[in-house]
Amino acid sequence: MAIELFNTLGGQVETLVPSDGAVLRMYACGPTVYDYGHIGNFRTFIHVDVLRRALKQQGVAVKHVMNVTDVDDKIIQRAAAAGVGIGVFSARFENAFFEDMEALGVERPEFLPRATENIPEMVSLIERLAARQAAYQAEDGSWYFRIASDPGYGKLSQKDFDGIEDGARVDVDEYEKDAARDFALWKAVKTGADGVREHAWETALGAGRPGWHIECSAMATKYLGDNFDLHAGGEDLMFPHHENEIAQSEGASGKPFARHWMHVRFLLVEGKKMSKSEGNFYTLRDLLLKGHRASAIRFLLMSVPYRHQLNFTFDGLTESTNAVDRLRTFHRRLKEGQWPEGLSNGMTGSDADVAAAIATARQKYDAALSNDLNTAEARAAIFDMVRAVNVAADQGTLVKRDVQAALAVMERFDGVFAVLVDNDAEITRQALEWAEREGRMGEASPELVATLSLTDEAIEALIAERTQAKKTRNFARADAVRNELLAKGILLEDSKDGVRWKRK
RNA sequence: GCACCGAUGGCGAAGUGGCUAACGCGCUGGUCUGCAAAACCAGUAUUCAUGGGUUCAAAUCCCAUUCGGUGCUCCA
Repeated sequence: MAIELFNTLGGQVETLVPSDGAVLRMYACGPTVYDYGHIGNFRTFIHVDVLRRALKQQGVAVKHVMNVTDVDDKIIQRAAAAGVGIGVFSARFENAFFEDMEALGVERPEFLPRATENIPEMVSLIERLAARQAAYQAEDGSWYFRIASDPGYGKLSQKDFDGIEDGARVDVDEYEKDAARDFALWKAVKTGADGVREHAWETALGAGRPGWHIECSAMATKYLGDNFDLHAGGEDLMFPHHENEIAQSEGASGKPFARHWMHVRFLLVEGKKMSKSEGNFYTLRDLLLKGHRASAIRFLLMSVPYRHQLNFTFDGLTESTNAVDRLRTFHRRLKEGQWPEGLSNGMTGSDADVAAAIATARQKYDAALSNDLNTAEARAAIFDMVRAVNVAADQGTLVKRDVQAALAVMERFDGVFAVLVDNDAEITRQALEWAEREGRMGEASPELVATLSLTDEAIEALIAERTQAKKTRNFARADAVRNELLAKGILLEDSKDGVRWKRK
């Protein structure tokens, strides 16, 4: 089953298949590493991850490139303010970014080129544009793309540029551009107000640094060729960033750039646009310090399909925590339980309803993801199966063959959702260590600190004490221990195989 | 201001012309348990922002209004 994906270019749902019949070549706009990533950033990266995992699961090999923008205005400014070079400054946030991505279970793309390591490729691209009269140098030495050279300009964002007044919002008097909408390919070096010369590269184009869009064109083409399968990013990048990438890439190569464009919608936080001024702006680390689990954050961010607006709320985070717990509990129940080969009541086969429910779940799960990555329907299919199999298990009609089938569906589900393996405590512990180093422990929730201060051994010692108390029917003491643990965020579960515990 | 997208139960959310409007969480009652937890069962929207229209049939199509979001400017 192939994946049907909405293509911004053309506005239609199309089958996404490798054009070379072998490997799907995709490029996703990556982070500009000037600060810690926020949940909006990660929603986009997680949905691109859903796509790549779903493709691989359906047998499509993937070559995925994601850039790291390690030079731009903000980086230059903030590095200067911090009194360090841009390399030192950006490396710090690049490392943090990849730690966060790993915490959220996002797979690493095959290639992660940095902008600053691909300057010659960008220069050569601009030179090719200049040779075709699609780029020109202005008086101050900066290079611009000539939009008039591209009759197809605007095809991605479907903009009617006749209706937009030049100068209404566009900075017309920025140097000597031929036309207001022409955008910078190469920015000539400037000297700041403090008299210090900004970071610059000496190149055939003159001393300067790359414009915003050129790096993506240069790196996408370098790794994937002039024409490739898919280009993805947040919805805000559609214009002008992606439009300009198309213009400059196609202007240089004379060939179509990416065939398929995927744009992930912005999220809302507590019903409003996320912004620092609204006080609803959260980085992943903010949430981890508040005691939210990485798995719940991933699950919430991916539960709403990428083309729909997600309302990220703290209630939603609780919901996701509980939902992930339910899936993990179910998964463990299947793996650890003892299941009969067949039914004892004369039937040798499995319970037909359960087997059918499992098969249906698998089929619906695949169909949902194939249908423009409908993660909401995919998870619904899994929960339907969870209920059906739990009922059978409770009724004693669940046999080994069905357990194995159900486990296979869970593994398939987790191949994309990636929430069943519990690394949450470890991730949170790392976040706390980071907060300690950064002097931000004040932001950590007290319950979280209490929970993680208890070692597994200490917890198990208390549980042993409770078990002993229960044996002597000293329930008051047993409950006291349980409540003490609960106060520190440890939940106990008695079962016939002993006591299980987990961190809340 | 112009353009585009959206509004579904207490919350999140799927469904885009025709079965009783998925699924998750929450809540209420029950089973189980020393009590819990986990799991299961039952209940929880006669109705899909509001008003009009098209149709045998609308949450789904059309128009208007209200509210939210995005782009036009750095932004995932």
